[in-house]
Amino acid sequence: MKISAQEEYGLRCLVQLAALPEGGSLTLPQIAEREGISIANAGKLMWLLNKAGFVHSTRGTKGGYSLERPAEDIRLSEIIKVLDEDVLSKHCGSYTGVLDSCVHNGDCGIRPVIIGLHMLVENALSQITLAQLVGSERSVDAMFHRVHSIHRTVEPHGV
Amino acid sequence: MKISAQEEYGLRCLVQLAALPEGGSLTLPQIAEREGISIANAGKLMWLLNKAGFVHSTRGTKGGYSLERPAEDIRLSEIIKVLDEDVLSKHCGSYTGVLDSCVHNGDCGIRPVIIGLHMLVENALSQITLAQLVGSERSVDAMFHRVHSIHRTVEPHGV
DNA sequence: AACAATCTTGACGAAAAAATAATGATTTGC
DNA sequence: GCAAATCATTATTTTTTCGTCAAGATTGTT
Ligand code: FES
Ligand code: FES
Repeated sequence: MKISAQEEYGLRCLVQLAALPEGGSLTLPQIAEREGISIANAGKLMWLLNKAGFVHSTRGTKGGYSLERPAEDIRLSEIIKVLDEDVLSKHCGSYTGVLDSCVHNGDCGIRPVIIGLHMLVENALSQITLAQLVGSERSVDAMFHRVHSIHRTVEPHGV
Repeated sequence: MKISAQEEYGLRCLVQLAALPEGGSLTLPQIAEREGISIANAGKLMWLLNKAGFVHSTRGTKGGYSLERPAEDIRLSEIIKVLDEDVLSKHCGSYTGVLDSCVHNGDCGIRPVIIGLHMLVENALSQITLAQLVGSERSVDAMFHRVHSIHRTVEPHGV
């Protein structure tokens, strides 16, 4: 289970914008430099994020990208959903082996686990806003542990 | 965030073995047919699972694969860890853009989120055994919801 | 109007992942 | 001992994902 390059870099670009003072903006070359990626790559990522409505772009001299909404209002779950291209609903169609469709269609024990995991992850991410990622690693870590503690509350008996 | 083909098919092959009557075994062609994948592919997956100690293989006529340990003792977290090839520890080395290492080394707000998500997922998967995946979709779904309920118990205030 | 800075967008090439193929090794049954 | 059945291992090909390029469109400046 891993995060894709699009998710990772897209999220990072948004964090750069969120770290700016109120109303600030960055051009593609600036974003690319700050994230250590190519300008072309940053361009594609920002194009996606623009289409999805997270950022606002201005062309021409003095142009650039800025957040469309306050960073405090943007939840990570929304961002990942966009950068992830609906991987969940395509799950059964992706792993069909040499056949045309999942051999387990109709009665599959794995599907509920996949769906459950996605809900779990989405729920955790929905509790974190873009603004919260701007701080230093230490503070983000402490913040996540508050979310993380939710799984300590489960009774230890096997399910 | 998605599951890889290796994780998906590897897990499915193990479920097939777990569904067998006590002590039963399956040959590669049988596994391949039941999962709708090629024999070559099944062979590679079972080789991995054998190296990791989940299954026991017997060569020659009347050979095949069987579970090395009871399905009730094998937790999904163990399986995924093997099929996932330690994606977590390689995270920072994977997304380096055009540079040699993560631009955020030393103070990164995303890393704790990635690590936290992994812990969350691993914790959920550690509460599910292979044996529990054998039943019908409905029963597995109900079972997962008992695990899943852990995230409903979190206080809804923002973190 | 001409020019420079900037974003837009589809096509293309490179890299990584997945699947397949090929060859070898072990066991069983005769 | 030999042949058939089976797993083991590495190499090759195919597919998918990722990154780059190039031509275009828009805006601001002089
Ligand atoms: S994951 Fe699609 S039917 Fe099992
Ligand atoms: S993910 Fe590696 S430093 Fe941020």
